[in-house]
Parts: sequence; structure tokens; C-alpha cells
Amino acid sequence: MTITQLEYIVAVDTYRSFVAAAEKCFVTQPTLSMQVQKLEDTLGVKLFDRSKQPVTPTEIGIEIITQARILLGESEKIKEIITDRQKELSGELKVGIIPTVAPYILPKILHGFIEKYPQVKLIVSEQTTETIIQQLKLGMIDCGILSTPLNESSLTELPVFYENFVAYVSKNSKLSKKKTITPEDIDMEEIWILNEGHCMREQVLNICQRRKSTQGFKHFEYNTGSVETLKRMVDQNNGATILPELALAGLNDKQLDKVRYFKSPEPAREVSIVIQRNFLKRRMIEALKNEMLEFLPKRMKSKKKREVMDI
Amino acid sequence: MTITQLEYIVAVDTYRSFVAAAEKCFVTQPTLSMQVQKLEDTLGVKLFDRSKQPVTPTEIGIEIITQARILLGESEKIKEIITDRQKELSGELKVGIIPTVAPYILPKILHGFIEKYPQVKLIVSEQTTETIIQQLKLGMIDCGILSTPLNESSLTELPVFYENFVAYVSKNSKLSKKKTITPEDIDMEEIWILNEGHCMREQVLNICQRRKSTQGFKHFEYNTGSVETLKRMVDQNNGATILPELALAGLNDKQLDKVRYFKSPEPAREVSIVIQRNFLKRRMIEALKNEMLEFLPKRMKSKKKREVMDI
DNA sequence: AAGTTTAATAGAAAAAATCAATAATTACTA
DNA sequence: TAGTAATTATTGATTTTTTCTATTAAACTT
Repeated sequence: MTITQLEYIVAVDTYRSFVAAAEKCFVTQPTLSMQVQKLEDTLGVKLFDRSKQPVTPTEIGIEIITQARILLGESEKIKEIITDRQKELSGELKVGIIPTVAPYILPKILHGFIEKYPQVKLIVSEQTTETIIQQLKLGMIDCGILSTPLNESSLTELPVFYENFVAYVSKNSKLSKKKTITPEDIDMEEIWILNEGHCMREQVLNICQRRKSTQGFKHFEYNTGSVETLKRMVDQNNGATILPELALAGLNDKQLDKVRYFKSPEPAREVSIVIQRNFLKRRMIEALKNEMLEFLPKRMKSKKKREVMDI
Repeated sequence: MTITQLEYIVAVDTYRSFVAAAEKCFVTQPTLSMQVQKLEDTLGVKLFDRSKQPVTPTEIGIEIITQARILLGESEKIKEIITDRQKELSGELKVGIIPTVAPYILPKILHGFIEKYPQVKLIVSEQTTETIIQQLKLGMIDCGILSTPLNESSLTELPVFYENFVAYVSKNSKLSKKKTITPEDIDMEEIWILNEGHCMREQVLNICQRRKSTQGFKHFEYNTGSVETLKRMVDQNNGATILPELALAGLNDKQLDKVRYFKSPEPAREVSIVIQRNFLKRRMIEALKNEMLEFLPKRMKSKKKREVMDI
């Protein structure tokens, strides 16, 4: 007994004709006839009296067709569950994301996401942590992707991944001599750092424990909002900087030589999707989170063996 | 989406293991895995999270599996309809049948009937019309097969077929000269007739309009209860008799030469299944009737162009 | 009684389900 | 943390099932 066979007998009952029923089912008449016969065989009863025109269901046929209609109704409900779900997955999703995360994760998942959920319109804006929090509270965006913990009681954090910090050092730097480093090895004098307003600036300062430069003074200051710029400063000048590990993707061999990992427990940041406590668009945000997780390597999904930096 | 696929996902949900589920469904694990995947493809959603052990249904998977269980329940009900019906088709069916019908119809359908309904025990007894009516009223038998109409208000008649009477005449008889005959042609003197108590005797007398023999007298009387004996009397002696047409089946060519049909409207008898007004065992009796109809030629199912004889 | 409509049947082709063998993951354990 | 065991996915061959076209058989209509 198959659902198709039940559809066929319901059609025959409805149209009282094998030819008409076959047409409505988009199959040929022999196909439908054989399937009806097969069902009659498996059930062991005649469902239709074909001896006169129009064909009529037998007494037991009426009972079974009635039940078949019920079953087909239940099968429709399964499809409804899917379409209902898809409705929840349509509309706009406004996302605020911090600039130190955005370039390393969004481009990777954007294509897959819009492919998977064509009914969702993603509206992404790069903002600082502070702005994102404000907009979340005002309901101007649906979720934020940023570094946590925030200690904001009105917001809920859904941790997505843990990303280690690494040092990126020029050949001239003392750090270059070591295989693995500790925060104590860092000379604040030579470190390129993001400008104010970026939470990652605070995290990096935390790593370095806000130590004063041991000797001399910084000969110049350069303020940037972009991690990529920090990297280029090291590449084209001297000194060192701290990068999130996802920024290493796409480095060439020469650049990878400049990477120095911290000794365990490595300093790291927690990246979360942050939402209002009474949040809507659960499904869409869930989908976004899953899409991110799918792209990330497994090791980044656990807090273990790291020291998560405060903001 | 097939019922089998739904069975598979319910099994996986129940056992939380593809291997165990496959075993319970009596298929191999790859078979089950592929069908689950196919269902996931057609629905366009992941139903199970296989990334950890034991496998767990996804959020939407839970909804769909719940609905699948409902659907499978409805599919069980279809089978129940059949088994319920079969219960109604089991037990004893006591049938009373008149001797002038019994030998020509019962042997033909008996084999097919017990084949088709192995749970039914048919208990048949040959009786005269009078006895059958009595036993029906007393509930000692479930139905009677006899010639109608009876004019018994407490009984219901379900006409099954109409059987013409034909003349069976020896070479010596005047009737033998004619191709078709009329009742007026019959000479009561030479007619062999059933003895008292058989309704067919009355019907044959009605055909002959109880005419007195025109001349001479009967030199001997022979009383029999069997139509077959009447036939042999004609074969081995002289004279003529009246037979029901089903008695012609199995005659050889020489015997068929002795058959003379009446001019239209041919005299006929109505044979019915007779039951009590508030009758039980509907299904079994219905089945018996259908079995009889299946064996009978189409022309015997209609009253047309006949004159139904009273009893 | 001839022509039309309708369902059944036969045979071939396409599609699908199943299995055995094996690969890839994930979990467990020393 | 490496190695083993258990579990699910994949592959390719085989069998089963479904579907189609062409035709036959039966019932209905005129």
C-alpha cells in the first residue's frame, strides 16, 4: 500500500472513471488501473465494481476510500509543517556586526545562506559594539554578532565560537625569535593597535595587561579601525600586532612565517549572536547561527583551553 | 514521500539508531539511510542530527515524525477495516435449499465459495419450500434458496435469478415435431411430474393451466422428488416433462435434441435468497449471492421477457 | 447491430529500492 | 592522545517496481 495508490483510488472515486482519474493524476490509464489492481490485491478486496458504467466503489471500497481520504489529509499536514516553517524563514533579518569579525565570517556564509533561505533578506551593517547594543535595545536590528560577554541583562547571548588571538610579527621584532610566546614577551612599544571604540582594542590591551612600554617611547601613532590595516602595517613597516585567528585564512607562506601562537591557555575572544530577551525571528537567527557553525572548524566551537578576554 | 519512508523515520526516532531501526524494519542499514535521506530531500529539511550519538531528531524532525505516526495510525485503520470485514465473514452459515435448484447451482459455486471465504462453514440442507419457511421463521437456518414469491410478510426475498422452464420430450411425443411450443401444445397425459410438496410441481401445473387430459387416461403414475429422474423417465420411456433450464447443462447432443423451448414470454421461475426480516450474517449471505451471480449467465439476471410462475 | 467509450492486458523501458562491500565519522578506551 | 569499536554515508550491482505505448476485450450508445 502506497500513498500514490491511495491517491489513485480517491481519484477514481471522485471522477467515477479510470480515464478521468488517470488524467487528473497525470498518469496513463493503464498505470492507474494497475496500481488500483495492485492495491486491491494487497488488501485482498475489490474496491470498485467495473462491471457497469460509471464505475462505483464496492461497499467495503467506500469504507476504505473514506479512510484513504483521511490518510491523505494527514499526509498533506506533513507538507504544511514544512511550508509553515518556511514562512517563519521569510522576511528581513537586520544584523549588526563588529568590524573585527565581519570580514572573516560573513563573506564565507553569505552565499550559502541566501541560497538556502531565498525568502530571507539579510540586512547587515558594520557597527561598534556600543552602537549594536543600542540598536538591539531599540529594536532597530534583530541581532548582533559581536564579542561577549557584555553584561547586559536585557540582552541574551548565544555563543557561537571561540577565536584565539595570535601575534603577527615582523622579522625585526624580538618576538620573531620565539616559536611560541607569552603575553609577557610583548613590547607595547612596537605593537600596532586598533583605535578607540573597538572592543578588540580592549581585549588586546588586556592581553598585554596594559603594561607601560619598558623603555623609550612610541615615535608615532597610527589609529585604524581595520584589522587588515594592522596586518599591512607589520608587513610593510616593522613591529607587531595581534590578530584573530580567522584573519589568518588566505595568508601566503611568507606571511604565515610571521605568525606566532601563544602558549596555552591561549588568549581568545568569544563571539556570540546577541538578541533581545524576548526575541522574534527565532528561526532565522537559528539558521544564521547554524550556517556560521557549519563553516567553522570544530575546534573553535568549544571554550576549552582558552582564556576568554574581557571587553 | 512514501509510507515506507515514514515508517523508517519513525523507527529511527524510536530506536535513535539507524542500525537498530533498519533491523526492526527488516532492511539493511544503507537501505534505510538512503530512504531517510530521500525523504529529507523531498521535504527539503533535515530530520535527524547525525553529528552526535545517539542520533536525535531536529526540531522540525520532531514535528514531522509526530505527524508521521498519526499518518501510520490511519494506514493501520485501513487494514483494520479489512480484518473487521473478514471477521464478519467467518462462522457458520446454515442454508436451506429446494431440491429442484440445489443440484444445478450449489456444486458449481461451492468450491469457489469455500476457497474465497475459508472462515465460513457452509451447512446446506435440501428441504421443501414449506420446511425452509418454517425453519427460517424459527431461526434454525440463516437463509433459504428457493422459488419465489412466497407472500410471507415476515420474510425478505432477495431475487437472484430467473430461470426459464423448457420442455424435454421423447421422439414419440407430438411436441417433438414443433420447433418452439406453447403451453397449449402440452398433453397432460404424457407429462411426467414431480410429486406433492415440490413448488416446481405447482409451477409446472400452472404452465399447463391444470388442464384435464383431453382423452384417455394415464395408465400409470410415478411419483418422484428429483428432476433428474423425470429426465431419465423421458430418456428411457416415452412422454415429456418440464425442466428448469440450468438442468440442461451437461446434456449430450442427443439429449439436447429433445429440448423444446417455449415461445416468448417463456414460463420461468424466480429463485431468491430468502431471509428473516431482521437478518444477521448480511455479509455472508451477500457473499453467497455474489458467488451465485458470478456463475450465472447475464441473461438470467433479469425478469424481462418471461412469465414468472406462481407457486 | 455498428461504432464509440472504457477498462484490462502485454511487453518494453525507465525509475526506484535494495543489498553487499567499503569508506568516512564519531565515540570509546587504555 | 592514539587506537579500536561502533555508527552512518557512499558506491556499484541487482532486483523490483512503476510507468508507458500499443492492443484487446467488454460495455455502452445510437
